Amino acid sequence: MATPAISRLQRTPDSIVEKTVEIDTKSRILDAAEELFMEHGFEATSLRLITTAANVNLAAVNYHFGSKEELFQAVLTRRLDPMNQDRMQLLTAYESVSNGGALTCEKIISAMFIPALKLARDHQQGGKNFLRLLGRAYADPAPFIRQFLSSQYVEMIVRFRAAFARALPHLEREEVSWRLHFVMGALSYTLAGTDALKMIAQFHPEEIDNDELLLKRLAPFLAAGLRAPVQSGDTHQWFQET
Amino acid sequence: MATPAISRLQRTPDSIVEKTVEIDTKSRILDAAEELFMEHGFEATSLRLITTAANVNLAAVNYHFGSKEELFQAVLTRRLDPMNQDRMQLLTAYESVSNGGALTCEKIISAMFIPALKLARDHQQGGKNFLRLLGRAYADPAPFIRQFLSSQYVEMIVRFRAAFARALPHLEREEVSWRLHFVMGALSYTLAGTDALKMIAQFHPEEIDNDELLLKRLAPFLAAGLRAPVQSGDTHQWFQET
DNA sequence: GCTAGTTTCAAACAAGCGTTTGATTGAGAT
DNA sequence: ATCTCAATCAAACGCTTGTTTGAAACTAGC
Repeated sequence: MATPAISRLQRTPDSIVEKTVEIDTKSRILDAAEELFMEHGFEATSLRLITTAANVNLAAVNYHFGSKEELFQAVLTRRLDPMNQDRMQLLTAYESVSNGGALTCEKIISAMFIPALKLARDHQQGGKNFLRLLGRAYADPAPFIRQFLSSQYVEMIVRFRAAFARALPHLEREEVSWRLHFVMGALSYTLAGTDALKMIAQFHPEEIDNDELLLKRLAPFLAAGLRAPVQSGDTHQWFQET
Repeated sequence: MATPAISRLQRTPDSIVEKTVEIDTKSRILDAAEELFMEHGFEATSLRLITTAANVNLAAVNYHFGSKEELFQAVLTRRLDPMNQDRMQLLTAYESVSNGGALTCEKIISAMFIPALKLARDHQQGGKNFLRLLGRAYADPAPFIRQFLSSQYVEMIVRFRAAFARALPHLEREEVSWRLHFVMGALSYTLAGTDALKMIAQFHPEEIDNDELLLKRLAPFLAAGLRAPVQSGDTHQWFQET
């Protein structure tokens, strides 16, 4: 009757850790799932596709993770949680250097971007896959994805909003929230790498997959946007025809 | 054997057009599909869900549209094509007024935003649904969606990239392409309305669903980003720790 | 060698999927 | 009244989905 245990204890072979090409079943599933979820999305990726690519039995997913949804969450947390931890740590480091003075927008953006860049570089293939997957999860309508992401981001967002509010004292608190929202949207959208529209834009081929160059173009764009003057209220300079 | 005709001729009742509450089966399907695709995404929305909501027979989708994919494309074109047509028309109008002089970034952005705003307002519920659906389709990995979208956008993008290039003569052509890419990303991402992260940002409740106010905040942000100075090449002001 | 516990495996499960079929309806044309 | 053809319908098709099952294999500890 009861669920198949999912015991997290699993006595590890504490004698000699196998460092050979043999990889843990759980990790093999996570790696395959990361790539396939990125490629086809959550709904369109079947467990049979994942387990075949990972060379494990079909039932292994439900045994180790409980369900397809929990597998998806595990794929996300594995890298998202450390990345957001890095971001906050970096922000704290910058702040302690600045001796109580407000940081520049560039510095704060750096604290957001550098951990993402590290991910794109370190695990040379897997990391980039993950960033694309994350960008797509951002736009996924599935409720369990949305509430999972917001719970993962809430702490980081509070910290960075406070930092931006100090860097941009002339802006109302609400305007700061919106602009942070825009920044995170542009970042996730850009990292998601919607190839179709990129082809339209006829970029140089060597740039199209170079996340570093990409973020170097995006960061100044966003910094300037953050510093933009506030809209003069009632004059309706924008959005009237003729 | 052969496919069930899908004849587009369908003799319309040319005598007296029924203007009562009776709506065309095709339109009922499109309306229901628009809302449900927006809510659950393409893969997670079944034809049975759509046809039940539309109060039509299950086979009606395959009869009128041919397949689920073609239905999705029909949902998109119905409003996307006129919107992009409006955008280009508006841009042309602005340009003819300016007597050959380059437009400001604000004007060009207006030409992109106003048709989207009209959609959000006119069909008070359906239009907003559509914008959210569009934002999500932007991030969908399904190949048929990606290539459909790029074919729908290619003409508009060429026109607007040329306009931005004239407005920003100090930027290289490639930089302009990237910034247009960022603008379209921010726009679609913002209109997609990722509710989860909005809740985090603790906005005023009356603003959260007011697309007009939303775009009034986004437009100055993007205009400032477009005008940002180019990154000084090798100095690596960005993205190095400490 | 026995035992206990974790992990793997092939097989099956019920449910849902997109699509097709063939009959039935209903309105306009001859 | 008859013919025609687009439109609707209930039913079924073949297939895939996520999950469950119970036995087998494997790995320590004693």
